[in-house]
Formats: sequence, C-alpha cells, structure tokens
Amino acid sequence: MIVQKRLDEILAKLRQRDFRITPQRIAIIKTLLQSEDHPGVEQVYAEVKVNFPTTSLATVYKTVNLLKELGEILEIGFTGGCNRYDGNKPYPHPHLICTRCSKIVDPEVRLLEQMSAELAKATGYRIDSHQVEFFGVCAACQKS
Amino acid sequence: MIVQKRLDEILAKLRQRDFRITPQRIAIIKTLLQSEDHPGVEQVYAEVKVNFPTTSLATVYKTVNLLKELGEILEIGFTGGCNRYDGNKPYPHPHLICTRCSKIVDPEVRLLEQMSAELAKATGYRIDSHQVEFFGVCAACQKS
DNA sequence: ATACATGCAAAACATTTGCATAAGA
DNA sequence: TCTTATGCAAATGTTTTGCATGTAT
Repeated sequence: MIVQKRLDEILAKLRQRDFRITPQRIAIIKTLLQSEDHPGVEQVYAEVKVNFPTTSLATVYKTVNLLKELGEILEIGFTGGCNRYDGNKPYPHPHLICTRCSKIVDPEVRLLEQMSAELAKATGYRIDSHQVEFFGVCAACQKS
Repeated sequence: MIVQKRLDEILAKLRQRDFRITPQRIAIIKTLLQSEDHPGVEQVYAEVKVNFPTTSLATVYKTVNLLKELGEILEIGFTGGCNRYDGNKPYPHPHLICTRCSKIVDPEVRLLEQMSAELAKATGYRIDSHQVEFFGVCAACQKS
C-alpha cells in the first residue's frame, strides 16, 4: 500500500543523511504513517510499545523531532502542551478541531496561498509557513 | 485616552461578577492594554514589578487567565510554551510572526469569515473560533 | 467580618538532555 | 570497530496549585 512506499522513502532519506535505521524508528514512522487521527507523542508511544515494549518515551520524542526536521511530518501546535502530528500530509495545511472530542479533520481550503501572497505584499514579510486552526464542535458532538 | 476607557470597562465587568479590584490586577490590566507588542506573561510580570515589586508571577498568571476567561484578552498560542497575549484586540484574528525577532503584527485579512462559513457548510462543524498564524521573516530581519 | 486575592513554594506537565550501555554501519 | 541510537533518570521551562497570610468589600 501507499504507507509502504512512503516508509521506504523516509528510510532512504535517513540512510542518505547517515541516520541509522533502527527497529524503534521504523515502528514510530509506521505508526505515524498509519494513523488517521493526528496522534500525539504519548499515543505513538503507546502504539509502539505493543510491539516494542522496551521503547522509551525519550526515543519517541527524539524520532518525532528528527522527522519534523526532515520535513516528513507536520507538527500541530496545541496551546498548553500536547502537540500532535500529521504523518500523511507533512506540509502546512488547515485543521478543524472539535473542542469536545478533540477530533481533527483536514478540510479542503483554497484561498490560503492567495491570502499568504497578499499578506506578503502588504507587509513586506517573506512568509515561510502558516498554522491555521479552526475550533468548533463536530456534527456528532452537536447531537449529544 | 482609549486605554482608560477599556480599563474602566474591564473593572466594571470584574465588579459585576464579584471579582475584587486589587492594585495588582489594575497594574496587570494596564500593562496588557498599553502594550503594542503582544507581551508574554514574563514580560507583563517584569513591567508590573516596576511599580509593584512584591507582585508574584503566580498572580500574573491567575489574572491573565481570568482576563482570558472574561474574553478581555486574546491568547496567542506558541508551540513550546511562551504564550503571548493581545489586550487590544481580544477577538480571534490572524497574526504574522517573524521567526527571527519574534515580532508580531496584525495584518488586515478579509476572507476569514467567508472561509469559516464555507468550512462549516462543508463539514457540518459549528465553528466557534480560529487561530491563524503566518510565520516568516519581517522586512527588517531580511536585510540583516 | 468575611470572603476572596496574594505570594510563596511545591507540584504538575510536556519536553529535553546527559550519560552509560546497546546496537547499526 | 566505531560511531550513533537507546533508555533511564534527572533537568528544564512554563504553567498550575495548596495554603497561610493579607486585603478589598
């Protein structure tokens, strides 16, 4: 499947930059790629421990940071700690977050590039990235 | 000036909800209202201590949280701690942040309400707020 | 007078780091 | 073999909390 392909690409990138391929790293990357739900470090740690019970939280943090620096995952910054990560779309994109159940969806939003370009023109900034989060209540939570 | 007006409004709101007016609270609110540069808690603390040397950091945190709950200041969430606050525009609005010097400006952006409305329609979410940050390098930092 | 706010220190929390050991290249 | 990664524990930095004391109402 597509996960295998991206896994291979990431492993190739690691090799190319003289980082070592360890079972822990493979497990962490796989977990991030397979997750549909933007997991946090603690969640990745829990899933990895199923197959590698000796894995430490520190290693998960280190690997997540490495992947972030390589541009292979996207950090979704949450106020008050608890960052979460997107291994499927590593480029900046908007999120829609349910404040009741914490579900995150990736809505289709055009207009952002345009917005960014207008901003750069108006302010003189060179814009490198963005972080766009909408908060609300998802359809399911509205009913309950 | 306009700061005095908003200060009075906030104090009235505190009284109305049976919170007490203390010199520390007044000083903290004034600092937040007078700041043009989206200060962090530590910065507010430093400024308040000039006139009230006995003020504690805990009190600044408590007051900032109170003001946030009352909707009188806006929290700008930064990844990795170091939240900053906007006492002048307490409603959600976009920021443009220089990653070199940490300067924050409030750009004019239309389209956000429209974006929000489209999103709600497409996803079924009820959207309550947003957090829109653009990151880049300001004109001054680009030269140096 | 009587709550509530303050200030201090300790706790909580996510994250990072130092270092000895283990393991990939 | 030789360097890098791991895992543990301790350190970090920000924010919160418990509690005795002080203070606004």
